[in-house]
Amino acid sequence: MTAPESSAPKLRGRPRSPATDAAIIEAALRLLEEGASVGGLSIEGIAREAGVGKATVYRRWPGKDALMLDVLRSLEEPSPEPAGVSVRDDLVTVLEFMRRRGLAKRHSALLRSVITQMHAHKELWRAYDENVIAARRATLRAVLRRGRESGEIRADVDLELLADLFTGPMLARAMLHEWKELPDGLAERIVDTVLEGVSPRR
Amino acid sequence: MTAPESSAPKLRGRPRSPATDAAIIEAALRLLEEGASVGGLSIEGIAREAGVGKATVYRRWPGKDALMLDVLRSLEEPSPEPAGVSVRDDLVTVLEFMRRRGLAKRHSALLRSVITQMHAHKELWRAYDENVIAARRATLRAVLRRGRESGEIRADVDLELLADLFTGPMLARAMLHEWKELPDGLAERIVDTVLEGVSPRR
DNA sequence: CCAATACGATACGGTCTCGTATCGTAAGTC
DNA sequence: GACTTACGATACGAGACCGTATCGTATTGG
Repeated sequence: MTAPESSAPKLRGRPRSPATDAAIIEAALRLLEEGASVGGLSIEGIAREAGVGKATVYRRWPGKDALMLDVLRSLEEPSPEPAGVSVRDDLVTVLEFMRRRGLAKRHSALLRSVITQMHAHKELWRAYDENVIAARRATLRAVLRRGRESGEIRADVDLELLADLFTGPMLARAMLHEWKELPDGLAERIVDTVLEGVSPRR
Repeated sequence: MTAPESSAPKLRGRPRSPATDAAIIEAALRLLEEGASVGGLSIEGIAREAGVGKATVYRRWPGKDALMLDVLRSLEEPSPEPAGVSVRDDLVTVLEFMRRRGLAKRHSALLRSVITQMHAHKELWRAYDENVIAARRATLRAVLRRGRESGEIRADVDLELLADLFTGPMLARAMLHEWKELPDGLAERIVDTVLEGVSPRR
């Protein structure tokens, strides 16, 4: 789990350095950015990269899995609250948030790693799902539901499918093509095209 | 020069068993299906799983990367030739092909693994791209172009974006949610919804 | 029968990581 | 100053895998 000071820290000796916590997590992220997979990471390697003794890592986390959970949590970002003026703009807000995150190398690297190993480490996947995906999905669902009620979205479309229609293209690009394929304005284009449809209007 | 044996191999001695070739590749696929990552695979482990001596593997491939290339190639499937009657049906054909492939555990496992490690093993990624992705993309592009010419698809939409609008949702589901989320009829629903649009028709 | 090669098994030295333990030193509390 | 804990460094035995080599046996062609 995390390495929190409990509420009543009877601090006797030298306190643990928060900077060391951060340095370890930062080192793990750096290695992931450089192409390492979660499975390929080693405590030794992380400690080396962080310029830290191996025991210092083990003093904080029992093993790689627990450390990875905190690495995930370190990337938590508040999901944007859509303004609620038009469904179209709200959708753009959500997708634009995804786009910016996909542009961050550490995010896409982690996304790929976690996805690959979600079988081997169900716990890790659950954590990623809760920390990163769930909030976005909830926000998106709320927007879509509102759109259906307001008539901006057709009533006969499955909202679950709809969510994938909007997020799928962004996700696929972030995972397959990597940074460069997430240009400015991509969110708007996806939203408008899916809303409008591809067939010529009659 | 070199390679005197490559073109005209004199067949002395016991020939290599093609069944052993297959057993090794099959073992690698089995391990990947069970959740191993490409990086986590080991020649020793593959040989063990295949019931084969380690030297037998090294006799065929110089290392893991070369073996992986053949593992990829073993999954080659002829991309379906769309009938060409209507663009809508052709799109469904392409997406349905993707759906069926996503249902095959070994395909999605390999897809995830390769994506994760595409940085570490660019060569491997290139091979996957050529063997699995390129054909589908070419087919899809041809269909879309034809649709634009025939008027079934609006002329003002970027075909590159359009391709992602159709394939992205299928890919995202295959990678994130795993088998269960690729139900019958998904291809039709994606195609029809994207063609028709989500806004209510005026 | 003989020569040549494949094959499963096993052994080898080497490297890497594991998780634990033990140094001497640094940084806090009492 | 005494005590307690953190820290970087290092050592340790255990285990996995690397790539190569060498067994004895099996399977082919000559």
